[in-house]
Amino acid sequence: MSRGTVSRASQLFLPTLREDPAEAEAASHRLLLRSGCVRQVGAGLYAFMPLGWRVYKKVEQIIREEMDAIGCQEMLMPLLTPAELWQRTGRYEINELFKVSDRADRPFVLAMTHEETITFLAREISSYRQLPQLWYHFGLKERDEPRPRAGLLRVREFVMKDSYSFDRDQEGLDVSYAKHAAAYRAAFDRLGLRYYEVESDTGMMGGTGAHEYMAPCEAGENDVARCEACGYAANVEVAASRPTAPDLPQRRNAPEEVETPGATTIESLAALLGIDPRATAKAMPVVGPDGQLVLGLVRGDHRLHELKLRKVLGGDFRPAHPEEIREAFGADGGSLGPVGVSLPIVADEALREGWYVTGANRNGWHLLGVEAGRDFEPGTWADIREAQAGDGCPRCDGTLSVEPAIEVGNIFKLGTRYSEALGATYLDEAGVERPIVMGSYGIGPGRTLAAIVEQCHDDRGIVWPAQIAPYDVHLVEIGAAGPEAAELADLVARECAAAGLSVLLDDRDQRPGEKFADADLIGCPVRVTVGKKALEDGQVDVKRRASGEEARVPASQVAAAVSGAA
RNA sequence: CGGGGUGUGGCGCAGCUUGGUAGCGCGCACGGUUCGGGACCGUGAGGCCCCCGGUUCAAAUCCGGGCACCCCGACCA
Repeated sequence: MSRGTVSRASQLFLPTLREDPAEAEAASHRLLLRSGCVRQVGAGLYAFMPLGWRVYKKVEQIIREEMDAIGCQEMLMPLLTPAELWQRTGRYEINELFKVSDRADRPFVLAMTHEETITFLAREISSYRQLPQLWYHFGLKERDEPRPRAGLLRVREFVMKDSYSFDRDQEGLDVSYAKHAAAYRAAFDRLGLRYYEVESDTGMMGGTGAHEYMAPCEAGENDVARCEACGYAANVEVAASRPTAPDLPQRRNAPEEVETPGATTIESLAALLGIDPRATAKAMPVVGPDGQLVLGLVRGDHRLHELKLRKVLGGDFRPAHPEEIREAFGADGGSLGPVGVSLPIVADEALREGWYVTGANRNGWHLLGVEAGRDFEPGTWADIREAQAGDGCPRCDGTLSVEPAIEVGNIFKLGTRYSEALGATYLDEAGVERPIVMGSYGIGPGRTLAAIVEQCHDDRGIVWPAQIAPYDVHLVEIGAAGPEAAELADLVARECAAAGLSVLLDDRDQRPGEKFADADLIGCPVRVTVGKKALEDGQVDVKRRASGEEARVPASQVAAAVSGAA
């Protein structure tokens, strides 16, 4: 059993705030500031104050234990790294990278992640006999974020637990990847976090697989599509879905022009014609990576998903300018359609079947009954729409819901990109030199901590899961009850400590109301009150923060009552 | 990077339109009365009014230029 402790609030720095700081909107931001857990130093730069640091260390330790459990070896890498490593992997050009130089003007990089460094170190691996290897560290990361926000949820400097796997082949990587997935689930479960393991985008890093761990919360920055029935979950960036069936009008033998004055939005169009918005298609001209104009086509009620279209086009695109549109279509945005245009068309799968109202490429006019294949021919069919709530699950008969979530971890099959760039190779049994196959895996402990606050709070404060609470017991001593009450509180505190509990003894010279308010704010799982009543009958009040459940317990049995129920 | 907002004692804010000795609540210090859900009385400390420049007899207030922070969007290995 761990050694218990008694901390006297009168001697601690607990800068709780009575009012909400003006700059804080997100629940976790507000409560972490008010409870005195963190303070802001600059935009996206936070200090953990003593109370918050206690929690942080527990979060870190749980993650550490789960990494150790899969045989991952802890180490520590420097934050400051030579620019050359980044130049070699081609990541020196990333905008978010902090670049600095030393007194001799030699260029350095403040690491935003540690692939370069660890791969540099992995060059010491020389034989297949040394594989696989799993290494990790808790290391600072620096990112020149264009927009830090919501307290700890998006910051410019933070500690990340990042681990890296080194394997001889894809099969080995799959094993290392699965181990990490298991460790992450175990860690997040132990932390008391609600999360979804979702399929995610492999981005421009060209990996062969990736999952994100998403904690649902209001302040989340990502949207996760989920199916309650089968458990399917994916970032909307990659989520597949079955579109709802549109209410189509009578089929026509050929498109028919209809005058639609002023109807330049799907809403106004559907209202004017008295039709289902899902029976329309909207055309979005964009300029692709090669400078060519391309027409993106999605159903009227759908949203074009930029990332999906970017993948189809093979690079960045931008919406076409009004002049470009006018020149190519002879009409303006809001009246565009696929019929008769000579541009490449990328159409969303949802439009394969059926007939739709589209723009007529003539201001103030639309076409009824336009069918793909008959009236126009898309060069590419693809899923380019954003999955939306109410769509069908791609895996079962269920329905998708979409909710905001914050990414607290990810696992990523890197492949050989870094090992090839930096020359991390091994010799196989046949003496053939091969690049090490890598995976990278990250968890943000600080962001995870904030996500837990997002999920675990009420209108009075934080409700920490017991395993990461700053203290096991918040012992409130009612000062006005006199020296005997103080003595009794002290005794209870020592007995709890002897039983291995950490105790925050609020012996400050303050009124009971303030102490109770602070206890609610700080959110330890159990609050024990010792006052006049306790002197009368020897029983103290034990209150659970989460349930609000209250009981009177003999002073000598507090430790048992607390640890028993914990 | 685009749009919006805010900078006034430690915190939350008023004052700015219409220029004239810088205010309120909380907190803080001291004294007293209080004390099981953020008490009260008295006394007191604490402010380059974000910065630089301009206008003016006079600028927290008007004008110009910066900077910082927050929110929405873009971006996000």
